[in-house]
Amino acid sequence: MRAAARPRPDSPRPEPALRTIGTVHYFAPQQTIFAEGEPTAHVMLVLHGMVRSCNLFPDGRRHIGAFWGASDLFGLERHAVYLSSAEAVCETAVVLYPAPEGCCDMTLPNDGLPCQMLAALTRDLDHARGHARLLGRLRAIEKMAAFILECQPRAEPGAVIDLAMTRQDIGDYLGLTVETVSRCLARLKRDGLIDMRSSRRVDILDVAGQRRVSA
Amino acid sequence: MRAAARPRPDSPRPEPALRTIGTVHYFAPQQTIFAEGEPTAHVMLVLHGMVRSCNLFPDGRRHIGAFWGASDLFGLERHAVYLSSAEAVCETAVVLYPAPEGCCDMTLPNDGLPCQMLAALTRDLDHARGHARLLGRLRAIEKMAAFILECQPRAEPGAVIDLAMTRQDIGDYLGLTVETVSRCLARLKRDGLIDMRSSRRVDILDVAGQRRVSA
DNA sequence: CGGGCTCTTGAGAGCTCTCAAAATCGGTGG
DNA sequence: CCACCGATTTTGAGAGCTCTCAAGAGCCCG
Repeated sequence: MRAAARPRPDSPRPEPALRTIGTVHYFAPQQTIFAEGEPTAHVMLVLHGMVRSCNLFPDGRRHIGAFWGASDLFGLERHAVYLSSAEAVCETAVVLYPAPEGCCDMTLPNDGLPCQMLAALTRDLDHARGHARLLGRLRAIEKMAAFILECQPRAEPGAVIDLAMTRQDIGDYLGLTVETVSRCLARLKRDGLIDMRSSRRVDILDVAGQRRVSA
Repeated sequence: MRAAARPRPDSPRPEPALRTIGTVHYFAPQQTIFAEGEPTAHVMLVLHGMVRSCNLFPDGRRHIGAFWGASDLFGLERHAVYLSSAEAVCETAVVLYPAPEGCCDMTLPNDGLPCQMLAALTRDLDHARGHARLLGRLRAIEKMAAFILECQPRAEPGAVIDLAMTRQDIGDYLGLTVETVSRCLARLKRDGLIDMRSSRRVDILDVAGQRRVSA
């Protein structure tokens, strides 16, 4: 496993209302926050760092469904158990809230589901649909370009991305192997769309080109 | 385009409460119910037939995000416009309800979102996540087996599936080409997991084998 | 300086796609 | 009822993209 990353400076706080009832927990790189099949107990908010949502196949294949960063709410599974594991990608701080009444039980009336959680739910839905579209119909180089744009929503020439995840993580998110991820990044660099000062630091040079490539 | 399929016998009715405020609409095969980018106006329930949710790429590639069948609620986009098109796969009847207050506007308080719609939202989320996992990490033959199982949740030896969709639809849903879909079905048949009386009629012979193949 | 990861790069294999053509099916019109 | 027509499905052959396997380079840390 990868060595521990350096702790990061504090990120924006969650709104006071939630903050007062939650407890902050810290996780080391690769540490499991909750595991697939575990009973749902908490809803969580990322303070800083990064969390990956993943599933493991019996034969070792891994699928990463999403990366959650600062201010993302996650763990809102409306089932009795989590359907995916959540793991810290790097040094990560998370606020845990007890799961609200009726939030995880589909059989109860749910008129009281907090607005913020409903927003998280719909955001997750949009993301999952977009992810499926990417996985189903883009080729490797297009997936890679789309991933970079997803990492930096306000993409503009000169924008710099600090990747917290490994090539393996990226591959398991994009449905590719480590080698293909590496080759695609090399190609984007060769074509002048990005630059890489180090393997974890991506400079966006040509946003229009990225969008063109990402289909 | 494919010629019109025969109308099907009636399906189970939606619960009375919803039925009284909706209006029933009929759609011919391939007919568009709503298009990507159109303002959201209705939430819909399938009475009978089948609806596909899809996105078209500029270069002609198509992605199908889901198939909705009898008693499925759809069109609940929490945006001002639909993000995918909905099209009838075969002769289809749908009940249209006016979109409830606050249902499509993320900026309003949403404590009143009807329970049934919240259930549809979480069902869609689970489905989209599962779909992404399938698209990202399964090979063609595994996707095909998983699709067949998905078509027939109560799969058991002897179960018969009537496919309303074409090979092209299946391919665009599984991230495969028509030819690969056809070849995979042929292989499942050759291996004794399914039988096919006609191209649209699949008999499940070996459920355990299917599950094994679908990973 | 050495050990263990991660990342990159190369070569070849394999799976899926592309292109093409034949077979099948369903509907239409004679 | 049969022939025809278009669409769908199947099947084959070859190309191409991504994966697998392997080795080397880079980096961090002890």
